Amino acid sequence: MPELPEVETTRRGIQPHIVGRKVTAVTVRDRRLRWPICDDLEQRLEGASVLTTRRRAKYLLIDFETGSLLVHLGMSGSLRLVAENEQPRKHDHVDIGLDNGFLLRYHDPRRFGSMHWLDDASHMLLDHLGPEPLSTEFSADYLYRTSRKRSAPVKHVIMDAKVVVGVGNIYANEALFMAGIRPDRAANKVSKARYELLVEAIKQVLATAIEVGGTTLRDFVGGDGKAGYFAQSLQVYGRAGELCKRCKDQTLREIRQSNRSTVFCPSCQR
DNA sequence: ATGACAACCTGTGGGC
DNA sequence: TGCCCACAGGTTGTCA
Repeated sequence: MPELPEVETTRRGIQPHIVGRKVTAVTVRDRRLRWPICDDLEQRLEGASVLTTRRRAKYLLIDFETGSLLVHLGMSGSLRLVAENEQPRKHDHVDIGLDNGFLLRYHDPRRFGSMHWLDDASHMLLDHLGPEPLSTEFSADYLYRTSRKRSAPVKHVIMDAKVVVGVGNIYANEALFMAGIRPDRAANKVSKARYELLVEAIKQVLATAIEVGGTTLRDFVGGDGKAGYFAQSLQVYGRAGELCKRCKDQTLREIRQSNRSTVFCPSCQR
């Protein structure tokens, strides 16, 4: 479910309700996430006060004076605030109780997500990540240079976290459509001028999705429980076989790249 | 270094 | 209604 805009939406949703709050009690019902939750997470968290929240790639960081909680939502995770008397449901694996009567509740059916305690805000998972897509560091110049030796499809390269973080399958499809580039074109055969368009498209599609609260697919809700509205704006993702919204002539085609669904317009994207 | 692919899980929707 | 299969928003690790 969650791509970068969903993670950022979650962060913005919970931030105002947890900063300055002290953790009262922590309940871990299932430690078996992508990596097992450390045995002393409860002990680390209880009594600690939240300083702030941050996001790096699709990781959410909750900083305490004593360390940081690193959370990844994986494919099906969500983190939301609920009243402390709300009964846990299936797949509600972790509850972090706060001194304002709310629980920060982690829910993740597929358990592809993760939760780590970091003593010093650094972790191997955060090493070797590429630049943030919305930073100035992520420029056409950078992407052009980086792609010179990559013969892999351009979609694959922009989804590579070592190149740039946070571009998941949905937004990769959307950005390539916006930039008019065929997803299966070799990255090193895309011109500098077209990378200018692509970088702008990636920034725009992510920024817009964040503004409207992420893309709601199935039951995604942000930290405040509100649904996102970006699904209404999708141009190609999930529209295979339907008419291209730009040329209104061609039918959108679907192919599979690295076992992920790719949708594009054979006429508008070259 | 790059790339192809399996793996980790559960839920859902389509076809029969 | 039920069964079986394919597929789903991500990332890591292994192997060629």
